[in-house]
Amino acid sequence: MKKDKDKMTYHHGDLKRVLLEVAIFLLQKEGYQSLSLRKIARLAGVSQSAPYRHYDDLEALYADIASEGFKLLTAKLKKVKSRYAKYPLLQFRESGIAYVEFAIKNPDLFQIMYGNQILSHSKYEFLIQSEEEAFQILKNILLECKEQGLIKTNEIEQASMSAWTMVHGLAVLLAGKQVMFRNIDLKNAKSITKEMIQFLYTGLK
Amino acid sequence: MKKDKDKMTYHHGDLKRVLLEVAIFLLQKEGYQSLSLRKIARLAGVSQSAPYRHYDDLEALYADIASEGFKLLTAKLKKVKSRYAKYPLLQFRESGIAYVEFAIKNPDLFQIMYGNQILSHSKYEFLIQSEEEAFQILKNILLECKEQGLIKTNEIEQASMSAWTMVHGLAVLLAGKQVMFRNIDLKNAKSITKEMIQFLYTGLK
DNA sequence: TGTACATCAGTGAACGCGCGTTCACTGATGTAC
DNA sequence: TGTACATCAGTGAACGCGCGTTCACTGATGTAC
Repeated sequence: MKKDKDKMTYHHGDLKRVLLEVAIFLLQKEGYQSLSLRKIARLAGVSQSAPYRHYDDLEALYADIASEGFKLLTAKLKKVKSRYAKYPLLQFRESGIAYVEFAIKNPDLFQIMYGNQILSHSKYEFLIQSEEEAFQILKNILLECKEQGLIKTNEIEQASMSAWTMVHGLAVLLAGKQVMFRNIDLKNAKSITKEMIQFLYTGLK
Repeated sequence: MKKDKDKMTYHHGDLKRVLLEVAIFLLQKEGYQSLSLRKIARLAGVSQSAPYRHYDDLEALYADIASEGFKLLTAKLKKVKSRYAKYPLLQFRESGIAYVEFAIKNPDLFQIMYGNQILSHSKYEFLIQSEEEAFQILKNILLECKEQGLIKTNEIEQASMSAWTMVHGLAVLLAGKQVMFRNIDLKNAKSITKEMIQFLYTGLK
């Protein structure tokens, strides 16, 4: 049973992990437009063909990067949820803010997660799972709100879709730094998010 | 004063116009990822260097494509507005639907309009103007709603931002064909949009 | 414990490709007289 | 109306570049006896 663990410290170590981390670093530093397999390999300190031991092709690497992005997002949302463990309404508002914050801090990773870089999304089961795990947290928050009688909507599924959609729109527009929300800093972004969620909440009540 | 008109039928005719149309066609057909200056020139039937008579570089061409996208969107929104001339609330709902429809029908053009292809957005005054013209229509619709006492929000600016943000989130997610809204056709998209706008409206009232 | 072999992660040269951009040019159109 | 010249849109060869991917290989680690 130690086979897997040994694999981690095989030749290079855990190249797969390193590739992911380097990729995310490069996204921050140079943007998603100029990300390439060769660049990632170079910065990871291996030859350009080394990644092919771990991924069939570029798209498979991208899918893994996207999945990693959703995992990071999920972790962030979970942290918020447990911080306001007894106040689901605060969870609701703060998770929206956290989502927007994530997009602003990682705009290019966000682009990989939601852009059309990965043409055959459905091919990567692990990616879909990471996506759904993030969505599930939102659903749970709304479920708790409902249990405490804070919102009256019966269709939780639809309410959480509305919530995510709105917050996502905000995240995309803010992360894009274009159109409508020019020159808005993180602090401003947070207060706009709060206000918008307030609007939405009034609708759900 | 006919100088400008003559320019239109100079050598090739109106190459600038043709380049734009070919670009939009190629976006539909092959996606934004594989769009290139050479491809556009090829399909337009001119040499690869011809576009440089009209644009400084690739980014300038992209900016023009994006601007054209916003103009098409504006035209669509205007049509909706005048169709429901006396019913601002219907204008509100239907313009949201039109926006989503536009994104679904032109996902890759949408990506050029909102993605980060154009790094220095602010360099292109005409682009910013086209964007604001589209936004202005939404604002006008909400203003009419307010005048007729249909909504009570005092901050029209903020209300229209909320509206656009939500509808934009929906558009992005639907156009992406990924995450949350897999396998949703145009008809479903429309009814989801209606429901969401209903939520929002309740918040504005 | 030691040796022979199998496995497999990583190498580095090579492939063909399409890209953005430049530059000296060509040739059609417009203008002045 | 006709000719000489200027203007300018479009040409096509050339540049250097970085890309994804393949392939025969090397060399370190793991396994069987």
